[in-house]
Amino acid sequence: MVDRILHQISGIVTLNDTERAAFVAITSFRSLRKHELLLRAGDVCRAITFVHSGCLRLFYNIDGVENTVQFFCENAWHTDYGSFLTGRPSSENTQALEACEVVQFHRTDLEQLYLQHPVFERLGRISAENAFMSLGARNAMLTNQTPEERYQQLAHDRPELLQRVPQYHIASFLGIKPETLSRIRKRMVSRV
Amino acid sequence: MVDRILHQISGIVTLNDTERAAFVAITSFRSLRKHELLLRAGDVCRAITFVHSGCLRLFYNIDGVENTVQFFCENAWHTDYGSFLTGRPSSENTQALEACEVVQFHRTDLEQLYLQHPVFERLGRISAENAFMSLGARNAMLTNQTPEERYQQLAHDRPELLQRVPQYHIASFLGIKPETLSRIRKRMVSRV
DNA sequence: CGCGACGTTGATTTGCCTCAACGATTGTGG
DNA sequence: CCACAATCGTTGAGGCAAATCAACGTCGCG
Repeated sequence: MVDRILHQISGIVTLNDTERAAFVAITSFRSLRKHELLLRAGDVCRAITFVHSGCLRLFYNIDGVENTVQFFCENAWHTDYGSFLTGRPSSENTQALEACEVVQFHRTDLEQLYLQHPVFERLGRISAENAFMSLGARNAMLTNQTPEERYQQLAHDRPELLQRVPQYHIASFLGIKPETLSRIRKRMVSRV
Repeated sequence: MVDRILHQISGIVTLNDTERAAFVAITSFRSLRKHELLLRAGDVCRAITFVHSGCLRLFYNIDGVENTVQFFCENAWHTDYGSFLTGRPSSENTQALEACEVVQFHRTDLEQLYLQHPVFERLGRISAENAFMSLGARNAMLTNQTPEERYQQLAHDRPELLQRVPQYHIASFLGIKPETLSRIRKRMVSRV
């Protein structure tokens, strides 16, 4: 189960046997039932999570309204940096949309790893840089594109998401209401 | 001039004399006139920039419309990670809103630094993590708050910005039109 | 079967944008 | 030093896209 992670990492940094062993030693596994919360607003996020199977949804709860910000499917990494790094309570929620198998890395273990093997500092740097870039891409999408353009881009970039995630979560992710997404889809088919 | 940078860094990592010397050795200085572009869309971003004095504005140009995304004032760090890391042309513009003094670190030099002194990997990791967090904060602001709430939060978080930056850039940063910001401000004073 | 969750559709409202005009201020050239 | 233009913020009128409110059909499931 760790093999997929190691394989993914091998595209970023090269680990020797000692480093690989130290890395594997701090993994911990967890299963999530459908709808179960991996992280609840108010709790402190103490781990970085690798999604082995299933799909997670990250959202804010604002006065009872859920604003979905991101989906994490197979091979994606999740954490709330803001809480993870500062130790402050998270304002985000993360929920399993399906039954999930995840691998977790706890903060205290990771800090040891950083100190003992600088190669993980490099991995952490590049990972954070990549996370920053994808967040920037989402930002650009939200500020520069119309709802319809956003939907089309999502359909192009992650078509499988539209199959496995309820439409009202997609709408929230796109920053619109379910009714509006329904109308956008209707407009699009009638225009083919 | 490098002292301010070293001081800021000292809050993140501790450098020994060798490391400090290596760091200082790769700095380069640059002055920007008001309205001058530090980075132009289409160019490759080859450096990380520290703002010693003045103020920069980061924006997208979409069909002639400028969408302002961020302001960088004294002691702030700027780069386009997307371009800097991949070597691809940037889609962002960065403009000096005032006469600026900046310190730059070029990619090739930084890569050497990373290889020679692991402490800079750590610095890079933490910097990227911080950048991610502030971008996440902006994201949350845009998705969870109304225009008026966004303006109030900005006025609370960075009041000096409202003094030194034209209002139409503030409006763009908040994701609204100048006329709308003007009306929001009017509503707010009449409600005191 | 009956209930709840989900997507769709219609009617209406609303908040922001667009377009336009107008002062105030700043800067510039004669 | 003043006339003039350009820039910027404000205000008003009107339009429009998405939100809101409401109702309904379908599907899956206890």
